[in-house]
Amino acid sequence: MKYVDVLIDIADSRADHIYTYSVPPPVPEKELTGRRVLVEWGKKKREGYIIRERDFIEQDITHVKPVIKILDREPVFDSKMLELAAWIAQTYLCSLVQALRLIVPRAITGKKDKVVLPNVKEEEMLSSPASFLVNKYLPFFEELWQREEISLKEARKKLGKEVLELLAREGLILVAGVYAGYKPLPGGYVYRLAGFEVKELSALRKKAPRQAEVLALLMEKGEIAAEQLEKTFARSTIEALLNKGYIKKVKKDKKIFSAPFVLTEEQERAVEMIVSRLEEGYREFLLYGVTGSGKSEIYLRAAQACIEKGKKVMVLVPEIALTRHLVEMFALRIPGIAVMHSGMTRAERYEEWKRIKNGEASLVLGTRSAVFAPLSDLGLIIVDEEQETSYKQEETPRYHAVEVARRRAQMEDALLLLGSATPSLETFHRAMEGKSELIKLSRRIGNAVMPVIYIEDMRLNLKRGPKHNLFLSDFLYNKIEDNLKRGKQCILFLNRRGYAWLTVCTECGNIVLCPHCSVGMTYHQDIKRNLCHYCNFTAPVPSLCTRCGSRYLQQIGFGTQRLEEELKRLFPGARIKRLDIDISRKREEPRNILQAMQRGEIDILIGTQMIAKGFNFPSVSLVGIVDADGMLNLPDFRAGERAFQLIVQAAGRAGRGEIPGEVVIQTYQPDNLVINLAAKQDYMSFYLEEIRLRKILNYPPFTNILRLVVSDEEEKLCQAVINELADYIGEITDAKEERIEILGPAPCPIKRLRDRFRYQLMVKCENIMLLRSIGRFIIDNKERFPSKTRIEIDINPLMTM
DNA sequence: AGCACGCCGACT
DNA sequence: GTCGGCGTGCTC
Ligand SMILES: [Zn+2]
Ligand SMILES: [Zn+2]
Repeated sequence: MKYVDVLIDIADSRADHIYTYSVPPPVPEKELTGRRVLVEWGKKKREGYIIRERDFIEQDITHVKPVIKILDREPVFDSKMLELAAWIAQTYLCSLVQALRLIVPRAITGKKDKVVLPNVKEEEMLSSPASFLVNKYLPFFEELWQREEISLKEARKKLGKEVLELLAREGLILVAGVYAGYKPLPGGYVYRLAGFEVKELSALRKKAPRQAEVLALLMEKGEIAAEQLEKTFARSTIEALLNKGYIKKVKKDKKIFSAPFVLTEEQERAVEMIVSRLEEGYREFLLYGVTGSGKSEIYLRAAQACIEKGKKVMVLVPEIALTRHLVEMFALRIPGIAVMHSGMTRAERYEEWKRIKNGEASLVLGTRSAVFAPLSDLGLIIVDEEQETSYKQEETPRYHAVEVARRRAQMEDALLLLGSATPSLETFHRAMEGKSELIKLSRRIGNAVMPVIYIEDMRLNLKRGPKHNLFLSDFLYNKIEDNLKRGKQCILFLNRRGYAWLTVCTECGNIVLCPHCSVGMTYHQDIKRNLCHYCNFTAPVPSLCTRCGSRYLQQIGFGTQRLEEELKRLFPGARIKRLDIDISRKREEPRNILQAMQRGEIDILIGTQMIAKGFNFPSVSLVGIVDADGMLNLPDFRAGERAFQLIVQAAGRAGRGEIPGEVVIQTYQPDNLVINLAAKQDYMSFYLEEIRLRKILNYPPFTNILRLVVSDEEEKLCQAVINELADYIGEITDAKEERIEILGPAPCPIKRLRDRFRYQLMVKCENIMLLRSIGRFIIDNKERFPSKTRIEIDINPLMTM
């Protein structure tokens, strides 16, 4: 008898459930491990993952149930990916199921050969809460119990779609099917354009529209798999084109188009350093290069070299908006790239996943979750803008894609290439310690030169009495005016969306708060309402103060909307546009704005940090950072690092083309070290200063942090639970020799969020294993606390609001 | 995570 | 004497 260990697919954060089932004959010949199955678990039928095959069962097992149905024709994960899942579960304190769900796409659709199974036993039908339904359709159920399964088609004929859906919803029946597989394209032949002139196309459109269609398609895609083309077009159409010599059928070759760009000496050296280490086992590189130094071209060359050696490449980017730029660049020179990001529909992701699994993609490009792409034979993993916080998932499993990428590279003997203009302290520290090789690009490519950067003391602006308004210094005003006169473009950054900052009563100082969160509400001009930036609750601006009844409420501070309004008043002739999250929610608008910007149809672009990243506007010659202080005053030990990165990134938007750039940083603390180092673009000094502080204050990378957040609608309950957790951890601290530091318990910086109070506890300890075991213990003992009280556990958190 | 079993209070 | 609260233990 054949047996399998099945991991039951239920989201139990406390523990995994693995049980042995028998595989009734006929046992499939191919591998079972990694396939999904349907099993009866307890009273219910559930899906599970086969994680082991065996020919015997442990002696203490009395009953073994059979596998009801094997749901996959081939495995959806291999032993390496299972190992990776186990590592995720252990490292980030989640269950194996939660980790596997990252790796195996949830394909609700795409099941074939669907059948209906009974999900209630005959002898139990009377005790079922919906037994009247069983009685109502008794003949159907009797047949179902007897035959065990009925094809969905037949069942639909008997009862109709609606009734079946009802029965399924009530848990009386189960619709199961085999996950649709993916047909590989055999032979590996493709069609390409041959001797064909574009000008012939219009003539052909009239005479032979189908042929023209094929040609247009080939012009767009470059090449099309033979199977696919032959399936969609008639044989005669294709043959006619072949006979005319317009197209050719060729074996899909691995030849890479030669790169048209000439590398600088620095780039050449960087590429050589990486490429020479391909196939030499795991190794990590940090490509540290200023904005505009041509990192993307190095990624591309390294990727090409890797693919030439027959290995696959993974490229991670921080956000969807940045995928487009790299996709365009890579797709031009590397055939068969796959794209995966969270903006795609589930079906699109699944299709792409199957292509990758099938070995049809030589390069996968995507955001955070693409780190789990089912690539085998990985030779190189590239992480662009490695310092970006979006690589960390802010819900369980709270993994960090850079760490996962490192782990995969180690498992696959591949190279890890991290790129950044402002590396995270952790990453740069690794390079300083010799854990990775530092590759430095210090010059911008082409004729672009580093911008000139000015720090403007806003205290003077305040003292003099602002000529224009509070948030625009004379200096920046004049620079903008000059810039407009010269017909150049300008970008203004303000990292605060909305119109103002807060609504305040001028008589008693009361601030209008969100009724669901402990944060002030922000007025938004477009909707003419106050908005909570944390829970998106909106409310009309109150006409009277809720505390003292005063009519004098004021909108204080300024956001991008107010900045836009004021600039339009100050520079009435200028073409001014704004781009922030609120704008980007409108469908076409962001793209239109970016394109208009590229074409020089916008004079002043106002935006939040989203325009600081990635976009390359060659004719921007002035960048204004309106409020550099706003970024510095966050309650997080990484605030300085974030501010430095953001200022440098923003400054990097200036002077990317031929035009030399200027940057104006407005601040009330012109002597602040972070601002001054950012102004000098002096990463090295910033690093040395910041790492010194981290060492003194005992923060990462010199220690690890376990963060516990307890949340509940009742504050008392929160406090009780967090105190109990603190007591428990205190006991461990006393018992251990190691240096363990406990910060808190204390309310989170945002004390209430979506009607839940939040309290946190930070445990600092160099020994990460100890932190994990503390976290694991808390998970194992969760039932000791009220179940409605949420306990979240994060190892090395990035956000601590 | 579900679900059944089982032991105590309140209510027909 | 019965209905129902949720603590405890089990799921191959
Ligand atoms: Zn008031
Ligand atoms: Zn809110």
